[in-house]
Amino acid sequence: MISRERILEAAARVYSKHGFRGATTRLIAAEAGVNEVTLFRTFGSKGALLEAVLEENDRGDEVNPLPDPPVDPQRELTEWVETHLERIRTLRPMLIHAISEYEERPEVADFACRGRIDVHHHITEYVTRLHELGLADRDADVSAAVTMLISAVMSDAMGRPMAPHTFPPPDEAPRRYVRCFLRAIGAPSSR
Amino acid sequence: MISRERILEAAARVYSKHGFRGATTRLIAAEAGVNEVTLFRTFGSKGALLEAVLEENDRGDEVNPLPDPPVDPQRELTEWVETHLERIRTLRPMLIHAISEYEERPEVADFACRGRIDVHHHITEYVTRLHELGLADRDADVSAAVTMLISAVMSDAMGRPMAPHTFPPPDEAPRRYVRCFLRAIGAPSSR
DNA sequence: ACGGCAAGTAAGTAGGTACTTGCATACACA
DNA sequence: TGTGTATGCAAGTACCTACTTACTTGCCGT
Repeated sequence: MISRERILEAAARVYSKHGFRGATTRLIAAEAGVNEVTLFRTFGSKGALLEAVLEENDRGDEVNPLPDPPVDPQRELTEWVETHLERIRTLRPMLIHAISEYEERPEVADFACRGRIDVHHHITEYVTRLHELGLADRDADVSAAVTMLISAVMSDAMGRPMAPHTFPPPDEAPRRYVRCFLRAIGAPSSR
Repeated sequence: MISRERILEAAARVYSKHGFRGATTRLIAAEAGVNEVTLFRTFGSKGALLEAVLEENDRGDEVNPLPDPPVDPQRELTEWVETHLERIRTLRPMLIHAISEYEERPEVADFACRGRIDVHHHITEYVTRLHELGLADRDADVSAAVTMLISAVMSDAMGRPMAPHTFPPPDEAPRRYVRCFLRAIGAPSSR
């Protein structure tokens, strides 16, 4: 039953590179070092295999959550942005194909959306608490600001490989996004 | 020679829905109401046809540029964001496929990148002038803020269909993104 | 009335696709 | 020693793919 894992890993790699149509069962089997027939015996069909792959990668490992009482927003948010940038950067190829196949294979919708939605909820709660604690301007548009921060993370993770110089250097980006964000909501920037 | 145009339009539609692999010559010919052979006689190959399609849609119609001496940043930027949101929203399906096929068909790189790069230059110039005119904070991180504003536009245009409630209502979004942006760079908000 | 040219039609080529079937092999446990 | 269970192998099915060839049709200008 070790084949199952090898096939799943290989399928993830091949799907990430070539998308659903391009991820032929031959390619996946070869990449896994396994006979093509084994693939069908184990998963039944190519579609079922790809569903299994996405499910496998969909576990929202909610490591590194934002702390419940915000203490040092600049530091906490920066760390959080760093973590999620890295995470999305890893998922990027799979995400891109899932999105581009959204219309043809709506069953991948969950995988393509859940990340963004969860993240939005999580960070909105954090900032709402900031707001309640008086650590942000009364009339700040926190909702739009949150959207913009998440957009920056998504856009950076997805678009940097294609247009690198439209983003700040990778090591500075998280801190600078967060600083802009905190200024936008009128929070006192720690530095 | 009217077939050429019909094929180009049909190919754009089919490619937008199904991507390169899914856009079969049969489908395109049928959608164009044209014989498949005509397609090959006119464009030579499927690859050449798709290149023609992207080239056709790549014309950076630089309508509605930002004014050279900024007058009313909130209004001017909002209008600009509205325009480009609409534009990217239209290109969205084609863009998504072009991006997802970036590795397999690097010849579409231009189409996938140029928009973002041009826009970044254009808006950076505008904001730089704002900055020079003393209409923004001295120590504001204009570069990161610009990246975030563009990211918001891209993210909204590309992601809203998938996770609508993580964005402000469509009619308010441009104004609110711009307000956040102006606060981030410390510009006096007109309203 | 005729020549040229865009387009349609029918058929075929060579290859790839997901998926199946039947049989051989090897190891695991009882 | 025997029996299941996972896997490999070879071949085959039915269908789709891009692309070609050879021939026909219909229209347009001279």
